[in-house]
Amino acid sequence: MSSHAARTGSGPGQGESRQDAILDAAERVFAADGYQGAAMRAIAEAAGVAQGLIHYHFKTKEKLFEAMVVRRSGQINERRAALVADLFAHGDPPRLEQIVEALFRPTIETGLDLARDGGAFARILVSFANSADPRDQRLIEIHYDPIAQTFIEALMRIEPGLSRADAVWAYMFAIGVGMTMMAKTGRPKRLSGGVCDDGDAEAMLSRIVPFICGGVRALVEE
Amino acid sequence: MSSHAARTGSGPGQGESRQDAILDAAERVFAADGYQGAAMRAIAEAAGVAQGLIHYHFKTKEKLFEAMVVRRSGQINERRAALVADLFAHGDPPRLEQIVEALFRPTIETGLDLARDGGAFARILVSFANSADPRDQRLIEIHYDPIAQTFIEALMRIEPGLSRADAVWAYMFAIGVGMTMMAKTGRPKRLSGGVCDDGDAEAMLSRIVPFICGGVRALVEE
DNA sequence: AAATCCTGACTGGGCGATCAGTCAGGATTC
DNA sequence: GAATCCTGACTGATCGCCCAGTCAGGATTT
Repeated sequence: MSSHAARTGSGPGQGESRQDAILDAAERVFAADGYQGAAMRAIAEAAGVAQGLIHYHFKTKEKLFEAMVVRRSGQINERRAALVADLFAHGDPPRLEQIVEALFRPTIETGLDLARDGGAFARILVSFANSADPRDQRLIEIHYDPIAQTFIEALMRIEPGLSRADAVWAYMFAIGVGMTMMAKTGRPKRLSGGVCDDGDAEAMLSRIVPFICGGVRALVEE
Repeated sequence: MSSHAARTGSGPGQGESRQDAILDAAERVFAADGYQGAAMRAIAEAAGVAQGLIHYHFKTKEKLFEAMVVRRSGQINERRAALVADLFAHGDPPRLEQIVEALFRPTIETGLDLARDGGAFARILVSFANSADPRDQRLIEIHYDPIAQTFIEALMRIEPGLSRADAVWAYMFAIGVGMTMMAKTGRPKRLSGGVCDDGDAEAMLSRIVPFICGGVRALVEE
C-alpha cells in the first residue's frame, strides 16, 4: 500500500513528493519543539517515512532545516518583492501604510493559506530570526537580508527625511513588532482578559500597520 | 586553589555562593545554546562545580532554568515597578516617553552592569518570551504578566484615548520592538554597512523610545 | 556526631547518523 | 520479448555518543 508513487513523472516532480512531505513534517515539528528539541525520528514519524529516508534526501538535520527555510522564504520573499515593485510601478508614490502591509501580508498568508501547518513556519522564523547563533544568522543573511534592503530603500524613497540609519532601525523595529504577531503566544488574550487575539492576523495587522507607520514618522520628525 | 569558600557568612549567603555561580553559568550557557542545547555538564563546567551539585541544589534542568529566570526577573521588574511608581508619585503626569524608558532601562542595565554575562539574560528573555511552549508561557504569566499590567494601566492613564485593547496591543508591540535590542543579532550592523550597532543600548534606546511613542500616539488617533 | 555541602563515577535512554539490503522499474542486451 | 543490468528510493536495525539524573560516600561546617 505505501506506494512509492507521488512523483509521477521522471523529470522535476509534480504532486506531493516524499521530500515535500518531509519538509512539511519538519516545519511542524521544528515549530513545535524548536531546532534542538525536534527529533529526526519525530519528523520521520510525522511524515510517515523511515528515518533513514530523511538522511538519504537531506543528509543532515542542519541541511534539512535549511532546505525547509529555503522553500518557504523563497515563496514569501518573491511575493513581498512583487508587491513592493507593484507599489512603485505606477505614477504616484505609494503610502507608507502600503509598504508596511506588503512587508507582512505575504508572511501571514503563506503561513495560513497552506493551512496544513497553522503558521508553523512563522513561529520558526521568530525563533531563528532572533538567534545570535552564527548558523542561524547565516541563513538570515542569505535568505532575508536582500529583501530587507529592498524595504529599507522603499522606506527611504517615500520618507525622504529618513536617513539610511533611521531606515535600518525602522525596518528592524517593524520586524520586531511583526514578531508579536507571528509568535502566537496567546499572551495578548491573557493580558486583555480575552479581548485581544493574536490568532486573528487580520485584526492584528489593522493595529500593527498604524503603529509602525506612526513610529516611522516619529523617526522622520526627530 | 579552588577554595570551597565564597559564601562567608552563615545565614542566607552574602558574597558569591556556589548557587549563584551556577545561576550565572546557567545564564551564559542557556543564552549561548538555548534551553535544549544547553547541557548540564556544560553549565557545571562553566560554573566550576561537579554536575551533581547542580542537581543537589536545583533538582532538575527545568527548575534550574526557572530559578535563573526568577532571580533576574525579580531584580528587573522591581526596578521597573519602582520607576513607574515614581513617575506617577509627583503632581504632574509623566510623559509617554518616560514610561517607555522605564519599561526598557532596567532590562538593559541589569543585563549590562553585571557585565559578567554581556546581556545573556536579555537573549534568554527574547527566546522564551516568544515561545508558544506552555512551559515558557507559564513562567511569563507568573513573572512578567503582573508588571505588564502595570505598564498597560500606565499607558491608559496618560493616553486617555487609548482603549484597554489598544493599550495591550501597544504594550505587546513595544516589547516586540525591545526584542530587537535584546536579541543582539548583529543584523542592524550588517544591513546598514556598519552604521547601526545593536550592541550600543543607549543609541538604540534613543531610537526605540520615539518610535514606540509615535506608534502609541498613532493608535490613539485612530 | 549530625547536618549540610559536594564530588565523580555511573545508568538508562534518546539522539543523529550509518549501512546493508529490498524493491520497482527503466535501460540494455541478446 | 525475455533475461540481464543498473539506478534511485526506501527501510529498519544498529552504532557510538551524549544527555539528564542518581547515588554512595567523602569533605566541611556547626
